[in-house]
Amino acid sequence: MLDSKLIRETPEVVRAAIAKKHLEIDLDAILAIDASWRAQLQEVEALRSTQKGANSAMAALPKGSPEFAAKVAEMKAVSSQVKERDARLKETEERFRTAMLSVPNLPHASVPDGRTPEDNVVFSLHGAHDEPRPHALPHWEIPGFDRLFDFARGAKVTGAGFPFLVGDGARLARALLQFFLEEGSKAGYVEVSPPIFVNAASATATGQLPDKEGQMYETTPDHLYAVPTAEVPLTNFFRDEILDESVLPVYRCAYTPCFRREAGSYGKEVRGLNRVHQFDKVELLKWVHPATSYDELDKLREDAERLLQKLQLPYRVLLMCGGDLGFAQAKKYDLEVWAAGQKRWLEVSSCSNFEAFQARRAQIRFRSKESGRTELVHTINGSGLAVGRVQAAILENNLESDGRVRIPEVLVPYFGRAHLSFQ
RNA sequence: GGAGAGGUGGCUGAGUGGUCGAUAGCGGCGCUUUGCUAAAGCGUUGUAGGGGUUUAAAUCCCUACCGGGGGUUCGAAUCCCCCCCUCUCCGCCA
Repeated sequence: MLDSKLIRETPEVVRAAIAKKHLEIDLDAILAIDASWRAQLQEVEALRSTQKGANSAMAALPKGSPEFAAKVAEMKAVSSQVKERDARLKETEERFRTAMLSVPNLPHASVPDGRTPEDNVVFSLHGAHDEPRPHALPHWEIPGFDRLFDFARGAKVTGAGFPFLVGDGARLARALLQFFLEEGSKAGYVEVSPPIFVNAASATATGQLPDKEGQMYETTPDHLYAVPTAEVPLTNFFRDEILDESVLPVYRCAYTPCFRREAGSYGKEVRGLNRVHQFDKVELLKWVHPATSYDELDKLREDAERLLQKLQLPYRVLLMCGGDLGFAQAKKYDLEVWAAGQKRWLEVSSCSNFEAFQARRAQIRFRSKESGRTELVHTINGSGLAVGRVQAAILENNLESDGRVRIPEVLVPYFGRAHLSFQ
């Protein structure tokens, strides 16, 4: 959510920023609702003030007196007016809130112009992704893959896109998680194990609701949502709190399984581990002082990149253009790992600065030492990393002539062996 | 799941229909006293929205907020209803 003052006072700035995201928002309609809200608010507040004044006067009067009775009669009219206008005011307020929730975050000045994924800028390129790998296969075609990643039985037990990980498949996932969390701790992120169901208020604060409702699994009868990413419970940790400035920046990391309905996905995009309904991920998250948020975003991106470097996987960093930025992001980098068998890039991390967009919805503030006032923090997050697709990349890039997969050196202590076997 | 007790400001804790945004204590901040520390005394102390003034801020005015939502009433922290959460006992259980 944006600051309503920003829209009120500099609508042209907001208009230009929204255009950069290639979205259509009727700002004039929002401004009109805002104007009528303020007019209604002043009316109601004036009536309330009258009520309060009368109340003080009545407190001093004897209860049975004619003056008292007269006041009661007089105030009855005011009371019914307040009720009626307050109801209208609340209605307007709700309309305004709904309209404001439809306004996207503004892209940062450093975000490149562009409309589609093709317009994203390749920010950096690492490793030799174009080096020939004669044994490479799409991971789902590797002999024995189905034994370690059992999609058929997962489909029987739950549904499509819920694979069982068996034997070395499960072992590789666990090794990666352990590695990611250890590296996160070393980089200063305090490990958190959050709830994996959240309520509607939390999902709204991080922006999943209302616009991405169909992407989450919802439970009955309690109406809790299975988290699509640890970002949701983690960001909400400090919801409705005022932090001491001295605790900033706060670094946290968390592993959770992530649940995504992925309605509408199809084809090659979703083969094998490319896109599943449940996958493991470690999320990195920061709450920072607004003045430092872009430096902190770069540092977080580097923390995520380091994981791919240590795993010795070829990858690239994309700087997302305005049109491919998410609704809530002010700036976003995607980390994409090279999958040598499929000969394509797979997104394994998305590192974003939300500025105050999430913090305003979630009311996460700090008390500024300088001004003594409360200010919204900036939130930054990114995967560090998504396990399923990193697994896919390891299987495809490290497949050897004997049909085994070489485990990256840094992972050997966690995995326990130097090779993964499909037997 | 059953029964009971609760939820008030940063914390503890008063307040059962009317000048209550709310007694008091602690903590925080400021000042005074003091060689320093400690202690004492005095003062101060939340959040949000709107308006006015201003280059802006501060100040000023108004309104809301006593877990959340609704109701009763001229008037609700206080009475009624629903929901959430915490604690105690019982039941169940990894």
